[in-house]
Amino acid sequence: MQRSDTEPDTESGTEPGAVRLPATAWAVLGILSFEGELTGYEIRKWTGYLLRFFYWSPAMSQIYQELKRLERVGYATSRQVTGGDGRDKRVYVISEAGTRALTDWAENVPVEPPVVKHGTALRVWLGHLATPERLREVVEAHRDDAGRMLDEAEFSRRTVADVPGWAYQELAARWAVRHYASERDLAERMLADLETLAARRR
Amino acid sequence: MQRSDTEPDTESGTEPGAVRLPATAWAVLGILSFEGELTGYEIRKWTGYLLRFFYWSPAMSQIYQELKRLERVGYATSRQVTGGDGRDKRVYVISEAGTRALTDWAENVPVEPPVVKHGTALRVWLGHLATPERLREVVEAHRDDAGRMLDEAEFSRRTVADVPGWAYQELAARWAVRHYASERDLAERMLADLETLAARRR
DNA sequence: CGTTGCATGTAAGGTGTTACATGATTAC
DNA sequence: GTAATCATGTAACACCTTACATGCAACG
Repeated sequence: MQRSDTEPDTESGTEPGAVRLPATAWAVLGILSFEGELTGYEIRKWTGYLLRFFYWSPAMSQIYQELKRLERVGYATSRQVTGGDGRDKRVYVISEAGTRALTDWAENVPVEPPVVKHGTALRVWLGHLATPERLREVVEAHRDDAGRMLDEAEFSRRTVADVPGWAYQELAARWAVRHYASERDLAERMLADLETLAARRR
Repeated sequence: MQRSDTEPDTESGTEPGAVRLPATAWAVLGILSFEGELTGYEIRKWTGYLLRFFYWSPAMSQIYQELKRLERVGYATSRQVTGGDGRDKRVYVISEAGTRALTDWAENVPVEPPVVKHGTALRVWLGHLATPERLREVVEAHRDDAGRMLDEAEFSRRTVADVPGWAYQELAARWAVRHYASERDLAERMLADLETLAARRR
């Protein structure tokens, strides 16, 4: 059964008749606000370039679902185009109503608290159930992962840094770089704490 | 229709016949591994004391669902008790199989990558759609929130610090304290970046 | 001629939330 | 008396993932 979209839910923004959407939908619309015509596939790549470092790396299937919804509520339009290779694809563009709604969201909708789900910290919290060696390995692996993410985020930051009009993207990238540097640092300090605890028990 | 639990899914751990559960279920079981008999309501409070700072703050209804599942798969048992006030309540205890499975999970199951969903960074990324004032307000609010979380996490850390046998809980709390200090710091640096950008445009 | 990339979707299911519903006890 | 806390659940639904399915183009 399909939900009626003729009378959409209004949300706390100022824009009358604004549709209530999850932040991920606004993120997709945000990507469309940077670049003109994009296919679902290209949007997926965009999330992989930068967005994944501070917000989200969605499943391919969800991109297509979000695009369909955005078109259904009138925030994006799509058309079938034939590429240079003769293959058909569907490209999406943000609509005027979409730009208005996205601006309203950025300007007025309350910011959701950050989601923290830290598997490594959870394992440490349950440290009494694991061997000290396993704990050390887990935290070391997390430190190395954070280091890799740091490098990748820095690479992304440099990539967006020189594009005119993308200054805010670079600021977000800068936040991500610092975030992963901090993650690596926190893992290092956790390792030191674990070592101290182990030494005290020896 | 009820799913058959007679032949549970096995997971990548070493324990044969281990049931595949989300990390949140293991977190609930972990709480039961610290304290003897707890009601769903009390477990909810436990998550609010410390777990929420680095992992999770679930809805009440989900606690009850998880407890039912844990009992169904044999990792916890429950009984009805009558409190001092004459009111009935259901208390849960971790079972032997539950302790084994939880230990196996802590020891062998691969750690999930940390979830990062940072609404504030997302707003900055879409900075071209908002006024500089709004952006500053958003980041300042985040900085203040992080400061409050820092204080609360530090309070929790001190609370668990003196309990014998809770050394690992304190290490996790310490991670959380540093994490929120870093969040506050990152917000401060983001504000400086925003100021620089605004000044360059003036 | 096999792998990678481009390209689009459906179906099913798991995770988790909000809203709803109920009711007793305790503290002010 | 009324607000907060204790206490337990159901129903509906929103979000998001995995698995599945398909097929062409380009590169080596």
